[in-house]
Order: sequence, then structure tokens, then C-alpha cells
Amino acid sequence: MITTSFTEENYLKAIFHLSPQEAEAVSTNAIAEALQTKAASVTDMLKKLADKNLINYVKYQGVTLTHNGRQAAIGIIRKHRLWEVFLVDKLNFKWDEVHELAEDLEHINSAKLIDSLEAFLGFPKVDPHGDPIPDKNGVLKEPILVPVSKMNINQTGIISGVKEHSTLFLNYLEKTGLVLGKRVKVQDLIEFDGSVIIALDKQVLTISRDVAKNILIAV
Amino acid sequence: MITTSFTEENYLKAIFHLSPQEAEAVSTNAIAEALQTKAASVTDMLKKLADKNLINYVKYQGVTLTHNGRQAAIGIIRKHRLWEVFLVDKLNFKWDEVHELAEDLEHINSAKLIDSLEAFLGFPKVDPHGDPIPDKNGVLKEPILVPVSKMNINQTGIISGVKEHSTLFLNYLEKTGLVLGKRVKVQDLIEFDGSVIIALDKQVLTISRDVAKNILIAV
DNA sequence: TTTATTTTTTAGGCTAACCTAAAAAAATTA
DNA sequence: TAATTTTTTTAGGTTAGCCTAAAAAATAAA
Repeated sequence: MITTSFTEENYLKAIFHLSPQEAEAVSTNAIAEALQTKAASVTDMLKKLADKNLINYVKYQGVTLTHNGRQAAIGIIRKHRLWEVFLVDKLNFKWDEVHELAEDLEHINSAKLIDSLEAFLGFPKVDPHGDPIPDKNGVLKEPILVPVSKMNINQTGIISGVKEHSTLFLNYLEKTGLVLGKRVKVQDLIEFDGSVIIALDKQVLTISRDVAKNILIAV
Repeated sequence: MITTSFTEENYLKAIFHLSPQEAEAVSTNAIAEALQTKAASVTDMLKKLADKNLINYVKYQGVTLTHNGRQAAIGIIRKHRLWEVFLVDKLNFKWDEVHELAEDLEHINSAKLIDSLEAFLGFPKVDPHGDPIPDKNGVLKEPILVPVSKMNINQTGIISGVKEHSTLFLNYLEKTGLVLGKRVKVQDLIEFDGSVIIALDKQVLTISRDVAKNILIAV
């Protein structure tokens, strides 16, 4: 088993999130931006991760995760999302309060702990933001979700995730009643500014293009 | 609020455990031994902790915790013991499996998390080894427990704690049925080697002096 | 009370993860 | 294609926490 430090794990996770399907190589600057650090520091770490066979790194060409690196990243994401479920379901945290704490908890290293936690939580499929939880073998099923902005008039679906995780955004959704599990129907699309008029429960409301892009629907 | 690193917290906790009542100053070597590190490293850290007003440090004279240092240590112990209860009560860990994991979890820093956890667990008074859990104000009530080795013939009491926390010892207790909450009665004391003959449930068994010294009884 | 031993501290070095400033490579624009 | 801009890397330095070896202080023994 390769051991990874707290910091190395954060790099792996960042690389994963920046290119979940390995569609393209991730740039040094993008990682620096994601981790709020400097490009020079990223270069240092990329060399180390490459030595450990966790990433494929070619100077000036960006990086992709190796199989090992990807599995490590998925393992951390599994822990992050299970802890989020625990905080919301068992400790009554709100969905916008759990991210930072889960960022710490995800680095606690014990397969037995995390597998027991999963069982205790009843093997949840998704975290409080609708993101899927990888299973203990590292298999991550990305559900096919479309943003509200891509839906057609009269189409309906269940709110199943969000693309943006900021407290500001989640608070807005909460206040508006746009929470996970709700059924929405698109009533009209305003071409002028991209805003969308939707039916939610018995009410009708208008959301901006920015909001519509960040609410994900299972259709 | 003073922020403390992972390592600083471990030093504070070690100092606390080495002199819980501040009866006497703790020596550099004792800390090195407890933390499996070298005396020179301890000296480095003691200077830092003294600068932060967490310990009273006089060169060559050992250390005691300041009020702040003691409160910090108690806060970490509170977290450690609540996590142990969680692992045993909710995730079905055995009492001898939880210590190392709690050593990591105790450094997660969130008052809201730990207070919610405490409520979720039903405000337990003691951890799975019978050690008392400090309250959220940092008040730690040490119960008066006596080792079996100090009991008199015919005296009875409830097993309420252990002095030794090693897996080897806890496993032995488990196997023998000497677990928390059991009532025991001292039937005889063997002066020759200090072993003790006790009644437990309907059986009678003999325990060595070493074992008798490490089982704590509320009388 | 001098000598020997033990304990503790200082001095100087190491590694991980960060930084700034400068150099080199790649990408873009003219 | 040449010149400019952007991105990335290298070079050299910092801090936290650790180390070994040597010096200094405290304690114990002769």
C-alpha cells in the first residue's frame, strides 16, 4: 500500500476534480488555483507524486492520474461524502455546513472506520449535495444529470445535485425551496437573458441563467 | 483563540497525562518517552509551547501546564473519548480497537461537531474504558476508583475503568469476562505474590498482581 | 566535597511543503 | 516567422518538527 500525506491527498483530489473523466491533462496553474497555492509549489509536488506513480507527469504538458492515483483520489472522495452524510443525517448539520469539516475528516485513514460508517448510514448512494458515493472497491457511478439550463419547455425532473457548492448558493436554494428530491417543471425559457421559469410544488418562480446552470436534474 | 498544531496538541496531551493533577513538574525525558521521540526534540517544542503560554517552562526544571494549556489538553481528551464512544456504541468497534483511531479523530477541530456528537451519543459520562468525559466547559470530574489490588477481602464493587489500555490487556479482560459494569467480590488476597481471588458472576477466578493493579473499581 | 553519572540543552543538519524571483519553454499575436 | 505574452520550471530560501553529537547543568556516589 502506498501511503499518502495529507497534502498529497489534497493534490490528488484536486487533479481528479479538475478532470474527472481524464478527458484532458490538468495544468499546473489550474491546480495552483484550486489549492490556493503557487505554481512553483505545485511543480514540486507533481514531481513527488510522479515518483510515487500516482500521476503521469511530463514537464510543461500537465498531468493525468495513474490508475493508483485515481483510486487514491476516489478513496478520499468516498470518505468525504460518507462523512457529509453522517454530519447531515446523524448530527443535523445543514447541507451548506458540512464541506469544510469533511475536508478534514476525509484524511482519517481507516478502511474499517469508513466501511463501518457506510453500513451505519445504511449504504447511502449519494451525499447531501447529490454527488454519488464510490463503493468500497473504488467504483464511482456518475449519474447522468443535466442542468436546468439545458432542459426543454414542459420537461420535468427531480433535483438531484448541484454544481456549485458555496454556502451563498446553497443558502439561496434552501430559502427558495430548491432542495434535493424536489420535482420541478420548466414552464418557460427566456432567451434574452437565459433565465428559466419553473414550477415547484404549487408555486411558479424565475431563476437566473447562473442558477439554472448549477442545479442538476435527473430526467 | 490560540491555534495549536497536531503535534503541539500531542505534547499538551502527553504532559497532561503525565501529571493530571499538576502534582509535580513533568520531565523532558518523560515526555520524550511518552511520545517516542528524542529529548532534544522535546526541548525544541517546550520552548514553542512556553512562547504560546501553554506551559510553564524553566530550563532544567521540567514543565507544568498553564490554565490555557490545561484547557487545551482537556479539550483534546474530550474529543478523544467522545469519538471512542461513537466507535464502540455506533460502529460496533471493540473497546481495544478504538484508541489509535481516536488519536487521529481527536485533532479534528470543530466545537460544533463535537458538541453535536456528544448530544447524538446521549451525553455519555465515560468512554468505553471507563474514563470520564470532560464537559463542553472543560470540566473533568475524575471519579474515585481503586485498583482491585487495594481492595479488602469480601469487599465488592463495579469494574469502572482500566489503568492499562494495551490491546493485549484489554483482550485478556474481554476473554475472562472482566468487562466494564461487572460486579466483583474479593474472596482472598494471596500475600505471597499479590494475586487476588475474585468472584465474578457465578465463577471464581484468580488474577495476578499486575492484572489486579490495572482494573479499577468504584466501591 | 570532589567525582561520576544522568538529564537536559545547544549547535548544526535533515525533510516536507511552502515561498519569491528569475530562467526557460510554450502559446499567442503581430 | 518573429516578437510578445503566458505558463511552467528552476534556483535558492523559510518554517515546523525531527535528528545526532557535544556541551552544560543537575543529581548521585565515592
